[in-house]
Amino acid sequence: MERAQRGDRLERADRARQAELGGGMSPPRRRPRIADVAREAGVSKTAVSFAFNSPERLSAETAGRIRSVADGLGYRPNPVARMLTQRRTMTLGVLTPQALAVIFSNPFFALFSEGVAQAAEDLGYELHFISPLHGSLALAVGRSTVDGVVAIGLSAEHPEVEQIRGAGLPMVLVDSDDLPEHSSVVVDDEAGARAAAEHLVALGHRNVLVLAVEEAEESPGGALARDTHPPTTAELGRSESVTARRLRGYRAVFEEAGTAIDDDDVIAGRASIDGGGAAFQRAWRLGRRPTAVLAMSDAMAIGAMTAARAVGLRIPEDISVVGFDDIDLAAHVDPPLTTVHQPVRQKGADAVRLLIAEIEQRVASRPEHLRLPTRLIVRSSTGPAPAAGRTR
Amino acid sequence: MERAQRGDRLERADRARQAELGGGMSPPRRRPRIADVAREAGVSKTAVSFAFNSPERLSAETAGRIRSVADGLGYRPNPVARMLTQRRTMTLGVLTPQALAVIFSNPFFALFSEGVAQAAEDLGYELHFISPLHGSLALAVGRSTVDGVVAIGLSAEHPEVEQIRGAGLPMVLVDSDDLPEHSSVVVDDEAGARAAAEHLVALGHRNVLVLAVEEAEESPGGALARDTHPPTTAELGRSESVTARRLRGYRAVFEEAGTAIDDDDVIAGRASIDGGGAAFQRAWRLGRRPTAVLAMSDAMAIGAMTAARAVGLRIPEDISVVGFDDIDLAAHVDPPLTTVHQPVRQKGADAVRLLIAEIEQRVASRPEHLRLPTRLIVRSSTGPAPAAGRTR
DNA sequence: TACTGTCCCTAAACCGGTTCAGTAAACCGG
DNA sequence: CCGGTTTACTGAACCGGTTTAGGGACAGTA
Repeated sequence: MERAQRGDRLERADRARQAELGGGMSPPRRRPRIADVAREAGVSKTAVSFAFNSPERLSAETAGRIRSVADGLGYRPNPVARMLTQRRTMTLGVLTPQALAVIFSNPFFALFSEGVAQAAEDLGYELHFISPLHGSLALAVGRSTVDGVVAIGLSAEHPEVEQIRGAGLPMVLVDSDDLPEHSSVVVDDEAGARAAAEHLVALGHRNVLVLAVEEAEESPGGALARDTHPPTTAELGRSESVTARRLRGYRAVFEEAGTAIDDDDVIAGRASIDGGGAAFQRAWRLGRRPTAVLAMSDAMAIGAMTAARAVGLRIPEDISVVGFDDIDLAAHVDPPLTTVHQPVRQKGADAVRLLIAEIEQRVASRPEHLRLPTRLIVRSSTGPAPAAGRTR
Repeated sequence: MERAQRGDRLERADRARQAELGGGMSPPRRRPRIADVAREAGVSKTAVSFAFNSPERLSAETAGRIRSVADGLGYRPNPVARMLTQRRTMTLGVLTPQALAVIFSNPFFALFSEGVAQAAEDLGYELHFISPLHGSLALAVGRSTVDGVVAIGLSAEHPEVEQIRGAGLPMVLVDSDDLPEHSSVVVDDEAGARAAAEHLVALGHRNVLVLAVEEAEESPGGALARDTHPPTTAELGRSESVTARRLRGYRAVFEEAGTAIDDDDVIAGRASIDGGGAAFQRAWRLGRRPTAVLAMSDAMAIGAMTAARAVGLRIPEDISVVGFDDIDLAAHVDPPLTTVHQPVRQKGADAVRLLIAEIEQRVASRPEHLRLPTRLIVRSSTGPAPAAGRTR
């Protein structure tokens, strides 16, 4: 009965398809379903399911026959249907508030993804990148089919955080530990920034330019006006962004050395080579003539080096440059970049491990908060401050 | 998990009973389903579905009420269930035969992904990266839930190609047009390689080292032994890989100039900075003393430059280096890299557009084959060949 | 003989949505 | 007052699997 009805439908569907194609073509074969295999093998759907998932529940002979019938038909269990019944997708989401195209142009993110991918692969999970769809991160989150989410660069203010929590989706935050009830992985940004600043102070620098990573706001209706202006001190006070933590580190050291870094000394740009170059140029045009640059990403530092050379400065004789992250490339530019190393790959891998632990254990687990170390790597892009008066 | 499900059921039963009795404890809230919303709003499941997907089929009043009940319950349609009925996932797969961790360390791939992500976002699709799971690409493909696949670096020999075709999954090939029945996007690798080689020949170079991209084989049982040895001429003859096409271009030019590039002049390595460095070192240790390096990727070229400097060579006075791809970084290394530009972002975007066209139009469409141009960008990493006899 | 336990397999319920086919009520022109 | 539309909504089938609960055959035991 059920069979008769189903057959009827199929026949109709096939006819429609053939009509579309003008008929007469080789059968545009419909993907076989479990019922087709069952019929062909003369067993129940259950048996077919067992043959794939728990063969020990069938006699070896039956299991083998079912599998060979399935192979013959080219049958593959539909993964979506499987997800539905198992209520697991074996997929992890990587959530970023920025467009994927922006993300992939950032070498830091590539490094992070490497760590994420390595751990996910090892543990048998697939990866799904979640970023704003039609400008809405919420929409993308709602549409995505993942067992959990690694959120990077997502601060507590983002409304999506609430949505994810509401959906009961396990989440691990990276570079933010604002939400104590979610596990998190951060690095000691402030200490790293201090180390970088102390290095410059020790070399005699007192006139420094900070290249901050601009924090893109994607909120659909929200004011986005901060395109170029740096985050003000007030803003940084209440937000615990990476930028804020690093800036605090820089500032503390220079204040101790008797020179304040004020808002004019901080300029924001995209975390890319071009973004760093543009930011440096902007500062230069505004008349800033620093003896050193503290960039919050290596990509920006590299862009700044190129831009500095373009206005005739030698590195490190005329101007010193310090980066942040220690991406692979940092050692290969000329001069090799002095930078703050952070274990980016490990950050990704640890986040995934934390996330999967949460997904796989049913009992509510205490969130863990990891803080990984940073350390200064001195290469050749930094040197003694040029003698005063010869700043140009 | 079995236990978990059973628990879930009991919980549901209990909750139903509690609801009947009118008493309710604060529950470990289960995610609400469409039936919960329907009951709460006093309508059918169908009506709830309409409220979300075709509100015009309901009175404004009813639609509004349903939505607000849904909001109150925190209801979100389960995307997996939706995929199942609609038989669409609105997700595109990016298929690579290499591990994701390897892929992300390749700047070329980042650039490609940028293009892919941009186009996918514009057209409302999500992105799912598919790479070998537990060493099996076939397993990963079988498990993935996508409407179509962009395959990069996948040659016709890969058995997965057959699997994908068998599954009836739309696919676009990038950097391979071996399979005429699938759309493809390639660049004119051979012409690009010729241009690079001609540039070197014109500068007087006759002793050149080629850094080839090693083509990782992932076939589970297959021989993998080619770790370091370059692809032999015979192998390259039958395969139409990128490496093969570029090598053919290099060879043709040098043969015309009277110097053959033989297998000893070709060394393979990973398409990363370190891979290029290692390959150069290997060649150097084997006694090769070329006046120029033709690298098949910019990352390898940059690694080779660093390695060359490490053995005391100046660039371009002692040795010239030409890359391939023209990644953003190429202009920023020192000296700026002479390289063959290819429109990598566009390649990704075009592939996605072709794929989505195929997915969205019901009628079988003719596959399209795009071939994008390449062009040589001369910067400062190449110069005249050093006078003979002073090759060291 | 009756009871118990295994082994192998199946019918039916279920996952959480969408969609088909239809129905009751309101509307509408003649 | 009547047949014909529209409007607003619903019950049941369906997407393609997995899992629960249990049935029949057969062997072993009391």
